[in-house]
Amino acid sequence: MRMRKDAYHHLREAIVSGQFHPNERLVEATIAQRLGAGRTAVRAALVRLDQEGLVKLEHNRGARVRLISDREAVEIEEVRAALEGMLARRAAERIKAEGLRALRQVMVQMRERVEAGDSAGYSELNATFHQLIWTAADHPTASNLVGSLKSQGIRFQYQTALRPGRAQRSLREHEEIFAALKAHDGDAAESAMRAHLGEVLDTLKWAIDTQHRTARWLPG
Amino acid sequence: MRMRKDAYHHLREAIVSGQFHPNERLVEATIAQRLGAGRTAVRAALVRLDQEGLVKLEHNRGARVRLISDREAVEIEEVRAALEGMLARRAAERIKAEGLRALRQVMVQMRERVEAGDSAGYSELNATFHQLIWTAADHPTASNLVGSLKSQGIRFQYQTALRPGRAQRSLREHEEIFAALKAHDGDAAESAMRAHLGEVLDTLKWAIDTQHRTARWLPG
DNA sequence: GTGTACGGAATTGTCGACATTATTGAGGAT
DNA sequence: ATCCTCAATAATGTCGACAATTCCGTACAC
Repeated sequence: MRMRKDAYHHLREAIVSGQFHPNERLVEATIAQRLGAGRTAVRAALVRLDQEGLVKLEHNRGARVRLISDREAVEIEEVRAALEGMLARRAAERIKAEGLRALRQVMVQMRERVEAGDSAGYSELNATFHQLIWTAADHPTASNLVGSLKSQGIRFQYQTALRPGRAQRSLREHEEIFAALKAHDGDAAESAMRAHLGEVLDTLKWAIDTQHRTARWLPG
Repeated sequence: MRMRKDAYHHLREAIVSGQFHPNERLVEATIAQRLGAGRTAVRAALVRLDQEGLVKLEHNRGARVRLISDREAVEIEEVRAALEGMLARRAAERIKAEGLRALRQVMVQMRERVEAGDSAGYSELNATFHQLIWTAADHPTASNLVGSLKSQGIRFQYQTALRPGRAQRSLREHEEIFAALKAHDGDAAESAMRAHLGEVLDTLKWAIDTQHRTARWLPG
């Protein structure tokens, strides 16, 4: 039994992993051929992606990959901070030994990745760390919202991992979050998470600024 | 030029205003006839509503109006509290005289509605009050999220406005929020908004409990 | 050289038809 | 009476075709 992914997941994956340029036009027939699906399925996928905000769908004018503006990128991270703060609080209140064990294990690997200078691997573990917290928070509504929040696209678009020294600081921030969770201290967990994502936000703003300067120095 | 609403808005309006029973099956052909649209358009609308969470779409099994479970209703209000808390903070930091004037005017009308015992009118003004704050916060990403959060459906499903004395307390809570906004105090605005929505959450839990007791006394 | 009108090509939107899949109901066995 | 089987019905999923609209390159006017 071949578990074939449907057109929606295929296309979503292609977009968030940057296989299309921002603002690139998405022609239904082309996509259908590329994914080996019918135009109907592609059409449904585009509607969903439009509702999700990854794609902009204009009547009689087709679909384009939605460009995330600088402002919107910042706003998305702000929303993420608010929601993940709440999730961290809940997680602290109800995390079990099992969840703490899983988190500790991820943190060990993160330390290894930082020492090895492997920022791609670190980034992946980072995502795992946050997802473990969502699991512990046991709050599907908030988790689904955060998960569909296009932060992945932002990281790709702005390359936020490239800031010098970011990984070390990020590691320390995660350690503080972990400590609060271990102590079952909801207030501390929320504020540690907010602090962490505040740093992420600053990094994003730095990346935006850098991008602008670079554009001025090397006009395309 | 007749600005005919499309199938999506028609159907959405019908669902949130309670014209379908929870869990009722939505047959494409029937809906298409009822809305005077083609099956294709209805199909697209259902996909969007599924993504939005108002409708559950199962493969080869059609669509049903999604029943909001008690647990999910609570979770939705929790998310709302987190996001509106953030929005209130931002609003306090950047609200102008014009915005404050509009809010003050709404509060006057709210007081009138409470004194007149008009809970429907109060509820409407309540929504206006919150929306004015979103406007002042100037944060489209968060506003759109909160707006698409099905709280309307919850209020309909649980009749939260019926709790005795709720209106008076709600009015006081709004006055505190207003005071914090007027003082441009972000911390106070966030905590006042959180306190207010905490009360709303308690009321919701009370309504859920009441519903269960009633169901036991009058088994259907 | 710049701007505009026009026509062909490309793309989207919608409909109907049909295959596939669930649901229902009748009939029969235990 | 209850459960199972199986055929009939109803609904969904997908495809192809065609109309409507937009896009793009060309020719023309100034």
